Amino acid sequence: MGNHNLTSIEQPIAEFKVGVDNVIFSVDTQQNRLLILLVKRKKAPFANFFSLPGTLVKAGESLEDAAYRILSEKIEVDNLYLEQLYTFGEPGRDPRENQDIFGERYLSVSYFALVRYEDTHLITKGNPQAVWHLLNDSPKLAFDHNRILDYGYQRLKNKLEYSPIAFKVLPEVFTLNDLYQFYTTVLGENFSDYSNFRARLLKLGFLTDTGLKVSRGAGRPAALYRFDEEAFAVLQDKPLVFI
Amino acid sequence: MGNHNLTSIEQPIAEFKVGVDNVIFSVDTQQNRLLILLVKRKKAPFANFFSLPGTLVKAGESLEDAAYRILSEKIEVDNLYLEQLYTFGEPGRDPRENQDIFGERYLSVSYFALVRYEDTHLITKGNPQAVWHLLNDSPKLAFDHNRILDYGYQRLKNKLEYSPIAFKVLPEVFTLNDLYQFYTTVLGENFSDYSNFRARLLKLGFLTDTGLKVSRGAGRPAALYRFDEEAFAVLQDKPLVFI
DNA sequence: ACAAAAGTGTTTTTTATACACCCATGC
DNA sequence: GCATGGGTGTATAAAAAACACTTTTGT
Repeated sequence: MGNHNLTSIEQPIAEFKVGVDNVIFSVDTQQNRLLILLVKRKKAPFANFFSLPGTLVKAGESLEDAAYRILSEKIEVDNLYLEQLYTFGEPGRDPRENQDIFGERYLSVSYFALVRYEDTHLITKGNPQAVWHLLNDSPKLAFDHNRILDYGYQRLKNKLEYSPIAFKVLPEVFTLNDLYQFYTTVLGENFSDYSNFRARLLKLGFLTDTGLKVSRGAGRPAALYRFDEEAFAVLQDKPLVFI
Repeated sequence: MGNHNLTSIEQPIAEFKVGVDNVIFSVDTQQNRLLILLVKRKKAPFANFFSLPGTLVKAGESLEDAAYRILSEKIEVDNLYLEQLYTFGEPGRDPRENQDIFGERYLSVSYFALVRYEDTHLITKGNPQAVWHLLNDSPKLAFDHNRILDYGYQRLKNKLEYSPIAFKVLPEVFTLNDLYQFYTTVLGENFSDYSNFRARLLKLGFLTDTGLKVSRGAGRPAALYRFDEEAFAVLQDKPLVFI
């Protein structure tokens, strides 16, 4: 009765509802804050707890479609990166499952997303409403969502090191310092020296100087760079390190 | 009607059966063959096609439990590595889904496994029976299983480069040449020079010389090494490269 | 003039790559 | 004694890491 190891042949096939839960990050480059999108639950279970934005998958809808649907219900955004994260499905992970052994199961396919902060508008109508929350100060979440969030943060850090997702989310043109601040905000202060970071990135050859400059208060104006898709495509397969 | 983009709010929540499909690799170190475990389907859909060994998740059973259950129904093995791979769930991926829009859906949570070849016995009773197949010569599989297999092979290659899964599957003691052959079989001939591979691995410091030697035909006897869990644990977090 | 921000260069250490060569055994 | 598989060493190139220094702006 509810025994996880009871897998004898006589057990019936389980019936599942499939939820998609999104771990949506953004980097506030103005204030160097790493943010996570959360919603406050109105209903039981876990009423008044924060949770990851999620939804149940509808008939005719793919998992990825469902992930994009949640996203578009909570925020408006043009620039983002999204990929599947992990699937959580042990019996008992959702209290809505019947105690009855024939009861339905709730499975969560989680998705990882990174969105451009400046570009994102929270949708205020609709319920529950989503809010940005500091990752460093994230609360106890509903269900097993803290575990999913941790998993997502690991993925974010890994992705940043060997794939160009930052450029999906930075403005069209950016300074090398913008890029460095972005990395620092996600990976922590001492992930790399600025000078070495800069040299490494420029040597890779897919950042092109636009010739434009931008001045931000005192100090020398910074050169604006652009991510060159074509130059990057050539390197696509080689193991890249952005560290 | 079966439109993937039909995600309007009126659609009902889909009902899912959840399948677990395993991509099970082994390396035949005697003959340097990379093998994949397949079963021949007896029933429609895809009768007489090979497929990955899979099962539907039962009531009270976790996804991982289901993955281990398939494994144990097809093979007996003591030494293995297993982890979740990816979840495939677009509508229409399984022909058993009703055309009816209210029909049930079939979702596949795939698992990746690496097992010790010499240690593995195929279970001959039971139906359908599993057989080892050369990865390089794998047939057209049922469902979307070729896609899952490709995904699994990518994972295998990546894992080998930065995590010590090979040692889960090699014998307790092994020669550095055994290890090198293992890597070569999976990654291809020219992944690295033997001498450099050897030097790199030994420098990492988690391979301890047992003092034992083994002689294989002509030539100098080879030193037998052992994987030292404790010495490895220290390096756990640092980015490792076994290339 | 000087602080602030951007950008360049140099030095040292470590790692990768490509080899050449020596060692121990069976036949 | 020589082929065979095992093992060591070296020389060069490339990359990582630390840090000093110059340039260009605003005030």
